Amino acid sequence: MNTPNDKSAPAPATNFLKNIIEGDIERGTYAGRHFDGTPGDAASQANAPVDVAAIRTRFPPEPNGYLHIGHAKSIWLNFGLARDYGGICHMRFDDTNPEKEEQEYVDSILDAVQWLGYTWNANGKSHLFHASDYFDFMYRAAEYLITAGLAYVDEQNAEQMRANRGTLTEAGKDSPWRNRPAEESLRLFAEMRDGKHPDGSLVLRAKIDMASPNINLRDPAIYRIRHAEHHRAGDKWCVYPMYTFAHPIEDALERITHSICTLEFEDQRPFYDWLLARLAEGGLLARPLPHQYEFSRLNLTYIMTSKRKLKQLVDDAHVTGWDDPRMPTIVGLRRRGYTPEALQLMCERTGVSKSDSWIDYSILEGALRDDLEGKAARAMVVLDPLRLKLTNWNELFGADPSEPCSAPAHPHHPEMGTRTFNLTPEVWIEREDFAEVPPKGYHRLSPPRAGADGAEIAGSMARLKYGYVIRCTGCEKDADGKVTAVLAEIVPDTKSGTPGADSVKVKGVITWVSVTEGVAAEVRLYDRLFTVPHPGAGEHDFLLDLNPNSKRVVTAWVEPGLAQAAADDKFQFERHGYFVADRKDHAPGKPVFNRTVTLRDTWQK
RNA sequence: UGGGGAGUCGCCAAGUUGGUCAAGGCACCGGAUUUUGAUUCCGGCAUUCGAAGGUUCGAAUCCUUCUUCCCCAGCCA
Repeated sequence: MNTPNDKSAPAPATNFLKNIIEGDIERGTYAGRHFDGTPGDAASQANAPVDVAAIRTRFPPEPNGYLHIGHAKSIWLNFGLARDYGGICHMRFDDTNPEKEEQEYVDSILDAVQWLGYTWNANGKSHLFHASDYFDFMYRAAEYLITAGLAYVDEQNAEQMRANRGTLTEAGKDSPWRNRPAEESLRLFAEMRDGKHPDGSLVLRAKIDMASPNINLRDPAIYRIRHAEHHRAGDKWCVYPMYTFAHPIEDALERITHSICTLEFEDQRPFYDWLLARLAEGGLLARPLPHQYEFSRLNLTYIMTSKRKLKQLVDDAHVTGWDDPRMPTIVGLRRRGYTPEALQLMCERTGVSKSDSWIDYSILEGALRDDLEGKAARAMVVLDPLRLKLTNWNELFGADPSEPCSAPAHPHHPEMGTRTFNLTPEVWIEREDFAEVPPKGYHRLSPPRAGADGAEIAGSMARLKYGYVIRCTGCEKDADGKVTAVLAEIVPDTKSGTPGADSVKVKGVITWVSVTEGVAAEVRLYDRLFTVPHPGAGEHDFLLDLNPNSKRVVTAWVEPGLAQAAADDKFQFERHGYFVADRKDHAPGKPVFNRTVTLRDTWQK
């Protein structure tokens, strides 16, 4: 497939995770694991058939907010790796903190993952799981640790714990409760579960090493008391496992092979391994055990993904909501007009590694253009209208008020069909397609004028796309000197699609919409939300970096066919960019379009 | 100053056990086509791999020292 001389075949994208997985598959690290798709402990796995999946990964968000572009990369990675290697990716909610989690977020996350093009269904089974489904097992695992002398109930409060944890350079001090008898911890832990103690009064800690250079190993808290209603478990529990304890167990019960997370969890891995090894020794978990691998999270310039700050943008009405087209949330990007394919393309292009990196926002925009270029239907739209009067209309067409024109829906895909509209004596053109004194290199419309040597320079010619070549003859102005209309003559026999079309060569081709046929539409011209690559960098308020022009709303004239567009339909407005019919506000008869991204523009002004 | 990571072209990123490999993508710069100054198409784009030493016939890949950046002291995830 990929011979040395085959220059057309790009080298297959590889990364350290693929290398690890390929190595594991080659060595059979996970071959012969027993699993039938139902999460469970060692005993329940023992009689299961051999797993049909070569590897298992998982996407494990906490349902405490809306997913953003960074999550998209994790989704792409985990589901993509499973797909590429004959594995299965689990959709799992890490719902171990009832105070922050809500069903609304669960629903929106599920919707986002599906929209991105992935599914947790495989081999006729759903692989949608919840940490809260494992609370019984986790409680049992905690009891086991206590019994084995590997955990204890601590009565220090949070402040005391912090004080005794030590610092980065000094060892911590043992809790006075560290060596209490297992029976006592067991009794206290049961009391915690039974609601006999208030929040924060007791905590279960793993007993490892208060002098460890890795602070995560200084007897981390693994269970805390929270008298709170859980969105799924209701009030069944008032003790909840901590991430550090719950996550490895979730992975093991689901027989995950490659547990992929971001770099900041690297220090957590020793505990991950410690816990699973202890529970496997105790016969609670089946081997082989899952392994954690960390990659560098996606950082994009000109955006900001801090949950707190995004919430502030919404709450203070700097944006219209979590799905505002300027938001970096999946719902926002979707409403902006981004496609799942574009997001995937961006992920593929940026790759996976362990080095901290910043991806320029333009990479995302480029991926969107590359995706839409081949599939978005074209349309002519005038965003900043200036009236153009065709002064010799009557000489050519007499009293006929319209001349039919047709255009391909896509220049390279005739199978996408044709659109039709009429040229009329007056049309709207872009204000910037006319210049009284044209800058150097300008090749759109400009009136006759005197040259440097005094000789007259003729008015310029340009083509009305899909229509005729015209020659500019002048313009009309109001009392303030503002141009109110451009005057031009049609050059006879130059209509697009006719034999004479090429008889006159012009460099400028401008888009237009008939004054009588055009349909008015609300067009929202979005730009970046922030003006700087790193909003709020350093100490200053990120709100100061907000782009005051991130949204501009205009009433545009669109070609008649666009009145039929359905919400979410994507178009390329020729010479302008890619636009989408707004999912919420667009309706037939009341068109509303969002600018997703402009076209690439290499004309240096 | 403890521990854990990372430093390869403007931005990403391959480079597994040292030997014509410094891949590829994006960006950029030329040039060709083009009724979107778009797209497409050709061509160009790191004697050098954070720095300095060392080992070797040979090092981005091994050793030493140095340096920069990121993460960790929640009963968050």
